[in-house]
Amino acid sequence: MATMIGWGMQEQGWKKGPWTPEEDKLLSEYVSLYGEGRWSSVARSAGLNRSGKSCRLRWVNYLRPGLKRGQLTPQEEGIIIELHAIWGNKWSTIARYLPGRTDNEIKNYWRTHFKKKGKPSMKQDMEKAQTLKQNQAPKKQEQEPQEASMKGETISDEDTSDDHMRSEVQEMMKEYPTLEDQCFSVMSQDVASWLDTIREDDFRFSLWDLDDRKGNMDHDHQPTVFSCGVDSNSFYNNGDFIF
DNA sequence: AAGAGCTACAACCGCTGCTTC
DNA sequence: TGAAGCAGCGGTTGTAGCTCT
Repeated sequence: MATMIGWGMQEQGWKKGPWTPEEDKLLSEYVSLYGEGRWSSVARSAGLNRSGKSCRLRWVNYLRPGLKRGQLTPQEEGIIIELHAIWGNKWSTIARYLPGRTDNEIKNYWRTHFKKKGKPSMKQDMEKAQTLKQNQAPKKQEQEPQEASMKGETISDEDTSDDHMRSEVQEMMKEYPTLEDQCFSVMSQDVASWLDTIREDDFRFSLWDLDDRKGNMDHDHQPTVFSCGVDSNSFYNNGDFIF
């Protein structure tokens, strides 16, 4: 029995602690050859003395191709704030809308940037998202002094309480029970500002593409390619994106 | 220059839900 | 149908590096 305490120690024979470049290489080579999944067998077959869980985490958060490194952009921050207002701490769900970013990264970012200042209210979430968007799309500001809720309603100062926002979201959840529906709702209300906010490349590989690029659409919550004809923008038509 | 405090990030843990048998 | 195993998720912790005093 090798139960020990602390990183770098072993429990039940598995190594813990920071990964070495050699381990990374072994894992990358194995996954590139045999693909993801069956993590417990990966650990054995790749000659890694790591748990399947650890292998999966290392791959997903660090080794997987296409991961972005470095600071999140203001656009990404805005998306995180807005989606957090909808889904709360559903980091993996939020991460699906930020290609190249992992749930762990987003979770860490949220903790260090927002949580430390005290749990931000939903109102604050929305306000900050709003501010970010307005800063990045100043031309819209004159036309739309303040976007209201995600339902596009005008709300008074009194109505911008957390309770109001929560009930708004709850209503939206009823009305739009699935991820696709919710996103469609948000995007329908706000698509112009999103398009202003998100760079074309980011956009192209974000909301409509995601994991589907790998043909990996086996998750119920996975966003599908929305055939949404948002009239004012007509950014998607017959399978082609129009910008 | 050195120690304290802070920040960012990597990694682990425990739980939950799904799949397989 | 239920038990076991596995994958995924969210919460938490450890640590290295940076900044401040």
